[in-house]
Amino acid sequence: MAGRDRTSKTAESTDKVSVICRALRRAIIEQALEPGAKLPEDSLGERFGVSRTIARHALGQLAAEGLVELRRNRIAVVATPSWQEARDAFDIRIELERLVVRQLAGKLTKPQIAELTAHVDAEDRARDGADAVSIRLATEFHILLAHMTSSPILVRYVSEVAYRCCLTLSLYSRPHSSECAINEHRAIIAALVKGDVAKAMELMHHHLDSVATRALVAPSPQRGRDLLDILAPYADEASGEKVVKLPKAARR
Amino acid sequence: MAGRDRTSKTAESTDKVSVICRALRRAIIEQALEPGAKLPEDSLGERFGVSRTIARHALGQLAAEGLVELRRNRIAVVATPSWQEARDAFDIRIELERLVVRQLAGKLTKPQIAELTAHVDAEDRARDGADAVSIRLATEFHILLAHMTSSPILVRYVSEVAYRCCLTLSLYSRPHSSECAINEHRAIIAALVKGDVAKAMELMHHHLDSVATRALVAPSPQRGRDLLDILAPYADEASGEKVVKLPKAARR
DNA sequence: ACCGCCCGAATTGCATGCAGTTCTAGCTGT
DNA sequence: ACAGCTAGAACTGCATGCAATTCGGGCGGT
Repeated sequence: MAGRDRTSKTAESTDKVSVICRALRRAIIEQALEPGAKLPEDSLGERFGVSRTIARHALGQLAAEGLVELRRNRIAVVATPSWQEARDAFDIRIELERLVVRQLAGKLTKPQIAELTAHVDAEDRARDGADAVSIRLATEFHILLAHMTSSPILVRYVSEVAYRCCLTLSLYSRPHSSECAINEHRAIIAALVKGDVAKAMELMHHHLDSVATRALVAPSPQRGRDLLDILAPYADEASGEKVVKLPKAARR
Repeated sequence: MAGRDRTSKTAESTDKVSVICRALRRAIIEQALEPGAKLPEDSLGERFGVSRTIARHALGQLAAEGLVELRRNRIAVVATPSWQEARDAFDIRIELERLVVRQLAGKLTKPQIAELTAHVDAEDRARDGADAVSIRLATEFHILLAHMTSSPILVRYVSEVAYRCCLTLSLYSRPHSSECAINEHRAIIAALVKGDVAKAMELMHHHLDSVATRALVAPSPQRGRDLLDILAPYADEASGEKVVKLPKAARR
């Protein structure tokens, strides 16, 4: 892994803050924290053994990345992107990752190739395991690729948008997600190694596009937008039974 | 203005924090704050009439956007992107803004067209004024365009990367910057109105590329570069280590 | 003069405290 | 029983205080 630099890359890593950021990011993309989940500063602080100040700062960072929604005087929640936002995120991601493979084609070093194939092997191995893990690994493959451009900016944007896509996947996709995706990863590596720029870009484009269209199913009759629409079908049941609250108090 | 969204999107606007962010952003892109300028928390807090906590939070946000560099236990400074980072930023920007015009071509409403032309007129008027102002206006034209996609994510990324480019312009460009750029803006609007997607994308691409190549002059020589960066490669020898790091240099 | 060394000032890292806002649950009136 | 109301809990917004670290300049050695 490349987490060993003296100057930790992107933006800032005030240590405690960035530790919390990483933990939350991971929890979010592994769907341990679902979209809409509440993130009170105190609870976070308590969990991570820091004060609210730090937890707050971390939330601010994650909000800047679009993973968390921050409304004034309200509890922060895991972001709940609209369907349209999800589609936009994928569109952006496609362009960014085309750029990645364009820069990378034919320029991978041997150790890099080894690292990539090792990662894909890991993806294969995790296939039977938890769904969340395989999603995370699939995402990390793309981020790993971005890292190899050694362009900090590109890394940052690809990471961010990939995480966002991950988030939307947990909202709009069906259970099964990345079956043949792993093979597509291999195909991309092959094209990169061969130095076939056009092919690599096309493969990446198709790969992401297929993931997007497979995941983001219906544009819906009327622009499936807010969670109000999503909750509509459940409204009937809800009227008959109490709304289940999060066991937040159960913590202590 | 085009304040169409109910909630002022983009990450968070905790008021005080975002006010400071906006102020600093503007100061940075207008070059009132040059790259490398120190930004002590207390001073900021005093200037804006808030506590360090808030100033700190603002710096965190700006760092997340890449406008500020935050090193642990050290005074925050305005970011000083390397030449390569500048070039990378422009590459990303090109792809993002191509996406913008692709989405916008033929879909502009009359008031939007009016707003755009009004903005370009303002650019024209500011031509004789301060250089900083015309740079800011030029940048804001692109952001305005992004806004019209009404895709919050796209807005965010285009804004960020445009600001970063602005920043690099102040580092590596010569005094005169955007002469015919204004006409190029007009041409882009025309293509968008006509609905000529390919033309608009091509114009935008060329526009940004020419700005980049005109601005980012020297591929190798060190202009505003840090002495430390320049000496970095020699440091390895000095420390007694072997010089075995080819991959880094291989990138460019 | 030039180098490293050391100590005080400046500055950050973080926790805590208080005030203001929102949320929740219990209570009252009809 | 139920809608509306209200008080208290929960939570955020922000400032301040203290410990740890870095910065900057004077001092002695060579």
